[in-house]
Amino acid sequence: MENMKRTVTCGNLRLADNGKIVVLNGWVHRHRDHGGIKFIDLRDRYGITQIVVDADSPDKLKAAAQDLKFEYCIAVKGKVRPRPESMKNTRMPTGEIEVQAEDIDILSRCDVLPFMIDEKSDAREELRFKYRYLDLRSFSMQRKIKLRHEVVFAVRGYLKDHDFYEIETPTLIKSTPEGARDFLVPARLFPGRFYALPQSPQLFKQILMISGFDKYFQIARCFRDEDARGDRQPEHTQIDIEMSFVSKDDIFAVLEGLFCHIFKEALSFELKIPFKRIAYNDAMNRYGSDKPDLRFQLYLKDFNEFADEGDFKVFKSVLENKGTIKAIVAPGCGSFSRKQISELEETAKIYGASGLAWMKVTEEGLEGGISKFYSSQADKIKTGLDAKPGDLILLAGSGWKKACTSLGAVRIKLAHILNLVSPDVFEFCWVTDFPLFEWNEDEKRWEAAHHMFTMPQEQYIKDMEKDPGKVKGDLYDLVCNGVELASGSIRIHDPGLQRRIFKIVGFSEEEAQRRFGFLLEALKYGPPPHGGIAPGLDRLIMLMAGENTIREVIAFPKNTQGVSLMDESPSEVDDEQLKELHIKVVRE
RNA sequence: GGGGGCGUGGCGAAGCUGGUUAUCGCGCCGGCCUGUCAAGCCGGAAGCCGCGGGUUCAAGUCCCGUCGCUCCCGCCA
Repeated sequence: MENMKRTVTCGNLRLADNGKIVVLNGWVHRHRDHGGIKFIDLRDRYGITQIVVDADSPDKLKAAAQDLKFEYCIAVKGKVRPRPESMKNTRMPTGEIEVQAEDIDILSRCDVLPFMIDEKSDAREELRFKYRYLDLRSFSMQRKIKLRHEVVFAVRGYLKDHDFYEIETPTLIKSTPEGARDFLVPARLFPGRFYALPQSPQLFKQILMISGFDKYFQIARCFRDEDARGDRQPEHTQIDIEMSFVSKDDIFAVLEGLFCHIFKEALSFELKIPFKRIAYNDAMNRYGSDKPDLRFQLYLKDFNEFADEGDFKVFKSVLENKGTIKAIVAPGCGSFSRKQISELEETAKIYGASGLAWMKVTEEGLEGGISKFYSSQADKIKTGLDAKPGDLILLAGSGWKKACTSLGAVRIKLAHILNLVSPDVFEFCWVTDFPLFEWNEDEKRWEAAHHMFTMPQEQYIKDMEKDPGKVKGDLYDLVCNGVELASGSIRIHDPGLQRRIFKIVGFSEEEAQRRFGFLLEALKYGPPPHGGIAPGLDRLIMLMAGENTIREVIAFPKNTQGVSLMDESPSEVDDEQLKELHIKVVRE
């Protein structure tokens, strides 16, 4: 190897290097044998360089070249020369030159590949994950991993320049079973006791504020034992941030600056700041989602007034039950078939709507569907909903939230059908003023909508207990293109207020002590007002890379079952290991 | 926990209302070829159609079950 170590990479030779003797190390990406002459595309992380084995090469060299197969790892010594004018390849950066091989060393051989190493592998994900090391060799994966690296460095650079300290918090922590299910780790030295893997560094970062660290961040791995999705894995990475002596506007400003910097550094893309702000109620009412996709309009509209005056009994009874009727106008969709409409209805039903009513808009008035119940109000409805002849009005009536979200799903579906979603656009917005509590119908109690350490908005604090459902929190999400990118809040720093919150969510003093005692204790010692936010790194990279799953931007992801197909975790362990941990497996 | 989709040589797919020997592209093996860059041409090998059961004269195709993957609802403070 000593005299076959690379002197250049496969991406950096140019015409100016003409005549140089170089050594390249890399993988056989493609090889084309013309009998006399042979070409090898040699690949490394930096690019591809064409190697030529000339017809008049020594036999030993020709034999070595003959041997080469896909993905052999080789070293090539040779001379850089310009390609003949008509043979230049303008599609590759090194396309003006080639390296005339003088010596080829096979460093290692490669079995027949399970799939080709390609820009866009057509192998199914299952296989790509099993052979992730091969999958990661493709330029498209290398690009995404590089992007991730760039983003992480941009984050560190920006936050360091803004006086943040990067501080690590423990991975083995106390289980605080509220919210997501914890991953548990048995404690060998304490039979029957367990650590938990953090769902986020939440409590620790608050404690760091109490310690006076002022501005903290961490690229933190977070673990949640819940079902995975395209944008959810059992473990994911957050850019965890917390600050003292701030209001939400300060946090917004830091995040906007940070994201600007990230997009500029990693994508050379100028983000427009400040980001829009939308209150949770408005987001639900207009977009039918708390993570609205602002890349297209298609606003939801209120139909209560018309429903009240019309004769459609189903909607009347919705109103009597204090429900809401929402409408969406699908432009030019009056020609939709029954089938198309029923597909939209299926979408609404997935989100709990009992059905999707419709009316077609004509020059004369309204037609089809439930239009006969509204014939006398046709003009008023057309004006009120801003509907034009040829449009299709879709309606969902239900409880407010369900009506909004089910029609919100229809909105997204319509946008795709009508091709309204522009790619390469980043529409950011802050969603603010979330409710602090949500009623849990199953357990008949109030629970924290975000987490229990969120500050209620000032004006609600006094009478919080009277109607917890009305209380808005100092809570905010950062959303981009319909993806929830970050979630944060101003935290409670007053132990008394914290106790009132615990009480509303039905936590006894003892239970609060048992679970969060250390935080409550810490809050006694001069805690600063503080707040923070935690953007999800995987989702951010996913958006930046134009992917629709975070699995595409994680080097070694798990599948939707939480299984790592490459190392085959989770796996069974030896009885000996279990014994040491004082654990017995109960098989059902 | 629930619903939708998928599973066919190593890989990606086709295979209609059941009917000869399961098709195509890539890869693999052998041969030809001095300018390709997804090289080309000729020849060849390779399949228990995820698995189990059923219906039928006959099942890749229909039915039931099961496993795996995936999308979605629930869940995800």
